Amino acid sequence: MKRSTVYDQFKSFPSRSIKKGEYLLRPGDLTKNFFYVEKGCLRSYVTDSKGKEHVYQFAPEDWVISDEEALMENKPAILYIDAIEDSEIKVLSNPDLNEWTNLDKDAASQMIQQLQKKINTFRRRIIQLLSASAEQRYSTFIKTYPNLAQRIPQKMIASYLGITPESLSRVRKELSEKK
Amino acid sequence: MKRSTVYDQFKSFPSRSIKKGEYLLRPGDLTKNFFYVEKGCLRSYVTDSKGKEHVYQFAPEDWVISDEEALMENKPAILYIDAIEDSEIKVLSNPDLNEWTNLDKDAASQMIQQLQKKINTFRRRIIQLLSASAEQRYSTFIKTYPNLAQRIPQKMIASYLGITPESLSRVRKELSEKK
DNA sequence: CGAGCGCTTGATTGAGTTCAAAAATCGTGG
DNA sequence: CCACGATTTTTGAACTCAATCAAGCGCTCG
Repeated sequence: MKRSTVYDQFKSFPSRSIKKGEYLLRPGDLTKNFFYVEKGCLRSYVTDSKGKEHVYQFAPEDWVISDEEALMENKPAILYIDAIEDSEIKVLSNPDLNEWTNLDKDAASQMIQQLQKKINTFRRRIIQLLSASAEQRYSTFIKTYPNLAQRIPQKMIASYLGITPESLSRVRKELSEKK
Repeated sequence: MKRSTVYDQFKSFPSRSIKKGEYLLRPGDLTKNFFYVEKGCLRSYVTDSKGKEHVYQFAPEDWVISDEEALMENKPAILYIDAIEDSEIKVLSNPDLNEWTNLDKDAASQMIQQLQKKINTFRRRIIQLLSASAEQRYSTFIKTYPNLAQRIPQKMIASYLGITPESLSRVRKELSEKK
């Protein structure tokens, strides 16, 4: 039996409905859970010393979201995870994956590829944050995630890009005038 | 026989000596190689549209460095990799790991943990880049990598932190005056 | 239908960049 | 081991991009 993704094995797990605005994780929580999004969209973020939110990840359909560090190293979470749309999710927990160590070869190799893919995503983001202007970052974002850009409130996109909502608004104006 | 890391299996591979300033990878290269640092320090970086360098990673002793995306997806590299100290390295190639798929369980699980660790590092960096001031970033850097901070030229640290060498110099002055 | 939230716009501020030049450090050959 | 050229770091001054503060508009959803 061939699986198409590591997560397919959870197809039979019960789904859970989440209302927009509902929280699934808060900093300090001890949890072994991660969330597979079937429908809708979740988001994770941190808050800094001034209480400002910084979006770490969006998770639309078919994405997985969690506080990976809390998960893997049994630490208290540092992320908030909440729903930015009404969503259908599966709640999985680390032991469901048999502590990774009992994964069969196929699953392990897929897991490695998944992680590698994530690393590549992060890498692009780091390089962007290091080197690109607000306008470049936004342009890249809408090119990379054209569908997401429509669904997600601008202020959250701004937060993801590391700029203020006001700046994003101006960037968008600039871009629309250019055309 | 128990291995302490996935890379231990390469202990017997021939080492190679690299002079400071020597390049191991340039953008456009097609390569299956990655580098395990036994002694010294390598670094990877990209250049932006204005030709400015942005340090992506430092690799001192016992780190692995590569253009992961080029490696895993057979694409041309986008990173430069060069030595910032005279170094001893092992040159490994992807096939040496049997395309990942033939890894034994132990090795696979270790690989997963390594990748996870890398993701956690990136995560901290992203959060920092999103939310921290130049001063905060530098303070965190020297706290996190106290030994590296001494070995690496400031301009490269600045580049890693996403600020100019001039700004870093001023930040350092500020910090020293505070104490 | 009104309160609150999200987006926009304007005015001002500020952290960090850029450009320039001096001071300090490094490294290499004699 | 010293000296000299190159590179790195520091310092100064002007500037710039984005942040902050503030106010107004338009939805929507309760």
